[in-house]
Amino acid sequence: MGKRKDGLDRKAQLLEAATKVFARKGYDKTTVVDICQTAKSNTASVNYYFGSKEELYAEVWKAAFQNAIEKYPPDMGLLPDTAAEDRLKAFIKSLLHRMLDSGELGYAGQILLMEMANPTETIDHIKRDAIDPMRKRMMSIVQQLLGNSVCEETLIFCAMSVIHQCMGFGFRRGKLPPQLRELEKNRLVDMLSEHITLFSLAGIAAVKETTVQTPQRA
Amino acid sequence: MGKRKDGLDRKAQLLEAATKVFARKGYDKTTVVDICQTAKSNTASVNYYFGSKEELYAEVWKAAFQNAIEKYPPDMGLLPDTAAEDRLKAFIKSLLHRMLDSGELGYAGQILLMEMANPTETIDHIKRDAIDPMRKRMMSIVQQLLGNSVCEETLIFCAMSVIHQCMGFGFRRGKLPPQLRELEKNRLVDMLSEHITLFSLAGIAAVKETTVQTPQRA
DNA sequence: TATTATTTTAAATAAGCGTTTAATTTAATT
DNA sequence: AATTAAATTAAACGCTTATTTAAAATAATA
Repeated sequence: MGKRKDGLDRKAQLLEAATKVFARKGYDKTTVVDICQTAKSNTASVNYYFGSKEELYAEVWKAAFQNAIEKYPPDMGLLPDTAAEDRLKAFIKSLLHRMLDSGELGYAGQILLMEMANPTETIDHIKRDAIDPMRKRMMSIVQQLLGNSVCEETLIFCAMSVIHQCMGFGFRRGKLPPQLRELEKNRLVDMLSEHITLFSLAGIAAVKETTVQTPQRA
Repeated sequence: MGKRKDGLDRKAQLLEAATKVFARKGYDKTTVVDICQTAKSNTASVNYYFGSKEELYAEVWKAAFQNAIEKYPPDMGLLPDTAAEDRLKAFIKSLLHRMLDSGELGYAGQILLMEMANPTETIDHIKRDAIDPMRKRMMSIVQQLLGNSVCEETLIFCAMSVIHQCMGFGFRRGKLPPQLRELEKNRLVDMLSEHITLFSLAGIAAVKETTVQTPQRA
């Protein structure tokens, strides 16, 4: 069984290169030649190690997301009995971190955005598995803030208002005005999460006051 | 000079077909074959009438946006001295209309979203011309709500919070839960604009109260 | 060292794409 | 009706892709 003379693992090399390129260009616009050049390997290596461009993409997605969630868990290490307000802030902050992180292993946010923009049907279930828990967590936080006598639609609307604010800044990163674009990432995440949390808590409170209370069963 | 025997204008046919296909698939994924088949014309017709796929796209973009703005003007016919709260609501409602309209001439929203996702550099200035006035309008509304002693970043953050909420629903249209997906479009727009306006006005008010007031010159 | 399994390579393959071409058809003009 | 200009067509071109192939190189095993 032939191993490389240098210590490098070609498969890992390819995965890393592919992550970088997919995050920057999205699935359609990246070519396997591009990936292989970045990985300094032959054009055939993608198919040799991963079977196809598509399967490589699936692995990139899984790995990137696992890394991002490990690095910035949605609860940010908070105890489950923490006040909903704080859990909301932690959720927002971790999502922003994942969105704006473009470091070694932090391409997940950009890949997610690329996926939202150009859905790749093949990894539908993979996406679902990764995103569903997050959506449920968000819903439960909002539920707690709104009280449990509020209708389903209101719940969804508020959850989406929060998430869309975070996602939006992911999309517009790089198109921000200079004074914000040049900020250090952690500083930017702090400012944004402060703003979005403040904005959203007030929004949710207003919705709670205004909504016609449609009691749910049990 | 040969004109068609039937009353149809091939160029208009192509423009319409292209609008439909571009809106559904985005620039990269639509093929000229696809467009020509939809328009029931020959593959060469795109280049004959428009020079290239790219020039056709530019025309599609301009026409779609012009139509959308005419149909749903950002001020919704409001007088300029209307209260900022009402102007905000009108802005939100018109943006949502443009986003969610998928009728004959209402593909602008989808094309805009596709553009945000996969920017086509060639039409950068066209986009700027179409979008800049809207952004300025949004900023001035938020300015009015926050008072003019608030710093630039706060202004931008609030404006983005509003716009991203609207855009988000554009992206997720079709992925909404059944009870919302099946709603008539006007009804959905009404519900969403009610929610986003309520949510955002409260958010902005909270930001206004909290922000350290950084006075601007003059 | 000889053999075997694995990895790497350059080149070929085949399909999809936007665009061009050159011939044909259609309509307007004289 | 004859001539000319415009529109339409089928086919081909040239380029970029992902993938395959088959040979060469490399490492492991006996």
